[in-house]
Amino acid sequence: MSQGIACPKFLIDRKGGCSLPFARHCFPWDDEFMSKPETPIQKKNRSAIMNAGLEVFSKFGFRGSTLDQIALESGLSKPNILYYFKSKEVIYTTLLGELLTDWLKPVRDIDPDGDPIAEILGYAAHKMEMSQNYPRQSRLYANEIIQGAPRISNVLTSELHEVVDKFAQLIKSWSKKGLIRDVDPHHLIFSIWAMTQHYADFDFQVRAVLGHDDPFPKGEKHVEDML
Amino acid sequence: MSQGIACPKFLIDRKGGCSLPFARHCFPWDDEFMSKPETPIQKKNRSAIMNAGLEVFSKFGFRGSTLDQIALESGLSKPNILYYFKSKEVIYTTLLGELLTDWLKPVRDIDPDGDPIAEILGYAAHKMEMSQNYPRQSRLYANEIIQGAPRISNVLTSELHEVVDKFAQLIKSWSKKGLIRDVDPHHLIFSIWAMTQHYADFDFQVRAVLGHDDPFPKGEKHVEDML
DNA sequence: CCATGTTTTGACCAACTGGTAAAATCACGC
DNA sequence: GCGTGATTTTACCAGTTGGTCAAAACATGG
Repeated sequence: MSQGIACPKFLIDRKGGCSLPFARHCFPWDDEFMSKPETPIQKKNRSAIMNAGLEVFSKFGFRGSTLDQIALESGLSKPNILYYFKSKEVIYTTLLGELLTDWLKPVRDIDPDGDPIAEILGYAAHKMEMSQNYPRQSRLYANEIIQGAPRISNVLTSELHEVVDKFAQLIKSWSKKGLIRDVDPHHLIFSIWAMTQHYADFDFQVRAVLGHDDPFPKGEKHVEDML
Repeated sequence: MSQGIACPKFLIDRKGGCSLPFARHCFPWDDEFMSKPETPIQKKNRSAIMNAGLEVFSKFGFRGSTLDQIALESGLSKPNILYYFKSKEVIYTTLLGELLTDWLKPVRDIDPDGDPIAEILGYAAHKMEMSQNYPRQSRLYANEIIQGAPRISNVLTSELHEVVDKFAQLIKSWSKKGLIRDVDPHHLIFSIWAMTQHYADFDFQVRAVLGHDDPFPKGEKHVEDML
């Protein structure tokens, strides 16, 4: 009877296809089991929605954004958007998921056997680059954290915590070996995050204060100073 | 005829009091000309609303916050709130105004004839203290800036710009005299802002990563390193 | 060109939004 | 304790919100 409201794997029907009301809520190939490839039109529209969602959510946060705004921004109608994404929240969390993956990777990629200063500066530079090239992602994330990270707190306390702890221990071992100055590792990491994200998140303030249009500095200098 | 919709000074009536529908939108003693003192009950309720507004707006931003939330938080009814403040926006801008005043003051108070390092470190420490003691204000401001500062862009480009420029020139003059290292003044200021605010705005992330409850570091160290 | 599945639309809904009006209640000086 | 102004509540409104539904339009392989 109430088939098709949620989207658990076992709901995929026996004929191998899916009923329309089901498809409207959640594409079967969203599920890892099936791998029906996206049609070009799906690819185009999904990415348009992602882009519009990023634009809107990064400006107003989850609660301040509306599907109408996303619809306007993407050029699709509201029901059409909900044909591709089950709900406003799914759009949002999908964006956050992509973003977190991108951000965790460079921390994981730090080489324990590399040159400490090069590794740390490389990470800082990479982060600064991301902030510069993808400021909307940075703002989206900032919005979520400021609002108490209600949708990703589990990722923060598990994956992020773990990855950062590993990085911090690595830094500590480096300073014990005398390869870098004896700094508080977590403080160093927060310092990198704070500086790089500041120029993206507070872009408007930076521009207002500087009065010109090229706010991003060669920002690794202060990290260099700390090492 | 349409007396009492807005609240210009000349609308205050001749009898020295004010009609109720007028009072509902804007207290006459909100106006600088009259100085009818607040009753205790007004004081209490206005401050309750300010506090609740701060709590809610700092979490969800202007668009994401609702009067119902503020009502719940303050323990007053929604119409009662609108009896003290003309609109949701007035609550918000009042909060922002107070905040900006508090933030500009310590920059203005920097003594050009004082010891450079003491002055800069003192400012940084003061800022860190404010972030620590008033994190909600910090988040409120962060939210506003991230969303493009639609309500305070004029303050940013005028007063803030001016005050910061003066500070920056002072820093430059200090490094020219050899009293501090030759750093980019604006970058130094942004660095102070970024670091201090990070611990307030990203409090949730900091706690998640550290896994304990006392996130604020002795944070002036890295500023020291730059000088 | 037809059939089948895919995509898009227009009409709609219940819940919530900021805000209003007027009546009811309260507090306080006389 | 009474009257006047200050405060609070109850009932309400029009616009917006996220989301649904069924029908229409479209695409595409046969």
